[in-house]
Amino acid sequence: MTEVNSAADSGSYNPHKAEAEMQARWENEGTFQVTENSDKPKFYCLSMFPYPSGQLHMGHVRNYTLGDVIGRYQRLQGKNVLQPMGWDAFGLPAENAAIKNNVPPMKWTRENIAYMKRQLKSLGFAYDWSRELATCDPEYYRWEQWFFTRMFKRGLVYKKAALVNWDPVDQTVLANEQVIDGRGWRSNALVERRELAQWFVKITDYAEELLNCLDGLDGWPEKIKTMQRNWIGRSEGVELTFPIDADQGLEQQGLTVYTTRPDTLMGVTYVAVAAQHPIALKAAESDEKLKAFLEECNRVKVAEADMAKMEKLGMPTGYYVTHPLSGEKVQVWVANFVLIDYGSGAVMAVPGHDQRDWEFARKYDIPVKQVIAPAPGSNEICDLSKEAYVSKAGVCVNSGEFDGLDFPQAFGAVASALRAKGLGETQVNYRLRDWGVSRQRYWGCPIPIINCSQCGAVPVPEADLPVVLPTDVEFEGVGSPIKKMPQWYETTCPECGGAAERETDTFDTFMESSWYFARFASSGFAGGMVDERTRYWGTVDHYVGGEEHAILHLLYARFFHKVMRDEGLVEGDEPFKNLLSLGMVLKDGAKMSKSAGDAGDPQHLINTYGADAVRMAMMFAAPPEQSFEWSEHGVESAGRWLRTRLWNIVENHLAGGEVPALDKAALTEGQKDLRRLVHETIAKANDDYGRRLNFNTVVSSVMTLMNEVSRYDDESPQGRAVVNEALRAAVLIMEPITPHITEVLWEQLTGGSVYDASWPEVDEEALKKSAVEIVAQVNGKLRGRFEAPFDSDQDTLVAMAKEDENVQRFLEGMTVRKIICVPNKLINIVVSK
RNA sequence: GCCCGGGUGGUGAAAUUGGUAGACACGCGAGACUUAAAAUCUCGUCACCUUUUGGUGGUGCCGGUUCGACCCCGGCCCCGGGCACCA
Repeated sequence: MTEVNSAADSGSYNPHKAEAEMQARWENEGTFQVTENSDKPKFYCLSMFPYPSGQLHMGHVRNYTLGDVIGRYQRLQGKNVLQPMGWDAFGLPAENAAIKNNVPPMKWTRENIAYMKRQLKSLGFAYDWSRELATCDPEYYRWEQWFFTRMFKRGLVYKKAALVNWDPVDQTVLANEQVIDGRGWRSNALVERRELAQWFVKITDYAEELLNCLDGLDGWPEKIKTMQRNWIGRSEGVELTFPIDADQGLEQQGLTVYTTRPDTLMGVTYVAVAAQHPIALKAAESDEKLKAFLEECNRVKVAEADMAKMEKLGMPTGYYVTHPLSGEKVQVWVANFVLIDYGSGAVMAVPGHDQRDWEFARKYDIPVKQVIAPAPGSNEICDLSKEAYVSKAGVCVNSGEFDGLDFPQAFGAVASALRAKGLGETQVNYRLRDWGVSRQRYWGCPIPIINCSQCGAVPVPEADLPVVLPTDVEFEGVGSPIKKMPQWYETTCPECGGAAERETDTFDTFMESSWYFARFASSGFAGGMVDERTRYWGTVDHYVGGEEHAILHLLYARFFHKVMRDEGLVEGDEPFKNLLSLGMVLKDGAKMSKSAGDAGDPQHLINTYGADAVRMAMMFAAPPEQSFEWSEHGVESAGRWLRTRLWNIVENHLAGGEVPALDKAALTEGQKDLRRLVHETIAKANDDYGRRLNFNTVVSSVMTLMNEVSRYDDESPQGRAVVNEALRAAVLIMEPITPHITEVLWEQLTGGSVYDASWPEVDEEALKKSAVEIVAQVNGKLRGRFEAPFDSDQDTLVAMAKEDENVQRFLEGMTVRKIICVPNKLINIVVSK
């Protein structure tokens, strides 16, 4: 050991030295830069890229360590592994910072990226940094703009009015999180709902496919698929029209509603429209009270949760519609729980058989009419004085020709009756709504549309892309600077050449994160959105990210992928083969967020204990899918374990000199026992890394192995050979979790590089046991344990159990009724008097 | 409110297919080493009863299925995530 300056020399463990040296080596040698020219099978391992909020928090450390562990494990399995990293760089916090500190968003974002990149590097992640991208880079978003114009040409884009949170003081649109208790976060003004023309993308055209493809996603957690299914919300129902008498002076000739319960149609006692519905607005013209009520309805934030939590209120409009089958007059109410953005902005109400309608009807003394009764012989109870009867198991009553029909029969009969009158049709409906992509913000990708008074909305021609967001901007208070920059938005129409204006809204930032995985593969390609390299890397083999993205991001990304497929850009129906959905790292019981500031910055821990200790502590803390409250306690002990239980033991072993070759035939029982544990640990690691993705138990099983090694004091040649095998296995198994220390130790143990190492094979022979411990139960209660030869049969085990004194005590005076035998594990003698 | 998860010692957790509840750690206690401390090592550590190598109870609460339930079923409580403009 003469080269004292190398981390690969023995001596006391210095994590900072080892980590700095290894990281410098990876960078200099381009260890993690991958190409498409490889004989190895490809493996695309992707962790959700971060928003550059300023500094990493523990949620990032967890996410990126888990992804890195998967990637490094696959690399040790002989795969050509791509692990890219980039920045989801557009978004609200940069604007907030700009307003607060007068820093241009681009500058703020770039500085944050630089700092966070250093932090990621200091954690030793095996990223191919040559593929780094930032979504605020025009070379990135130009292809997003290009793709949007492709979607426009495919008819997937349209404009319609939609509600936003309007701050009347700051004269700006607020995000939901900027509305606190109904007031603007800066101005404290009461927020109003306001309608604005917005761009929408027709994700609903793909609703059926987005739903059906979930069945084929075997590598996704069932809970995520369930959430997506419920979100898409396919339902079968009837769309029907309540005609409107012309003598009421309304423009509309009918009110269209959708219902999944056409069997209850004869029980409709009112219909309800949203506060922004034209009928409501018309009625309010001559009714001051109603007008006030509508204004009241507009003082709720545009968020479903707030809608659902508020008290259900309504007012009659004075108008009525005609029941499509009975011809009776039905009153039209305005209700604050009806969504104008969803469906037709109107619902039919059946208070007898819908709980919300029932409560509303009781509150306003609207009649409740029973039209469904429990089926004969059913033990269901229907008491409309207490609650609505919502079961689908009943039969129609008080419904004329439909009386006696059950749900499916009544569904068909009512649909037919409506169809015969031209007033209704069965329809498959989705809860999923089209994706509103317009944002009235500055720090986002400009929407590549030119508004021309002659030609309407015209997509920017491909040759004129990208539409670059100006970055030399001044934030004067709130509001998007580009909306006040005529030099930017004044342009000419690409079609007629006349004066026209650019769209000054920008895209929802989910647009950028919906295709970045494809761009990583085609890194740097200037000739298009993606190239053939994206076909090589293909589907992301493992996608790792927080469970908070279970619905929106993952649904939008799946949608984008399908449209890209239909454009011939990518292959396959789904972008992510396997998904690891991480639980939250909580801070004070809630998720760490941008707004929570620097809570949980890992830097001081890395500085104190080293990256390997931080990574190991994070992996050991909990299985990936579980949320947990972060505590720094484990980091110190992880560092201690690495030093005392890994480094020192390897050093002591190496100090013993040459290690002879292992002779499996010449092992003592003690040597065989340790060797069995070694191979059990390898088998466990394979299962935990490859199948279960539980890395906390990888760590604990290696700890168990090393505890055993430290107790083992067989200095004989074969004893040292078995220990050597144990140490090589432990070091390699730990490599994905603690890559720096293990790379150093592996070189000391073998003289070779850990990147040329092959994963240890499980020796099935070594796993074999001659004897196993059997648990003896009487009536399911533990009464004794004993050693029995491996694979003993039931009779042998019963006989051995009966030799146990304690077992005998519980058998005395009893008659054996039954024997339950779980081979090599348990024998249960069931007795009674 | 709706959808999806979760709840196990003082703490993080383990128990993979219904079969020994608490592995592995943290913390704490005791001991060794030390002039002393730190570091390190060893032992103990779910509760109660007990001379025991024994018994009883115990996985948020209540009930059920089973020879046997942290695990399956029904009802409830609490916590977390999402709810379409935080990302």
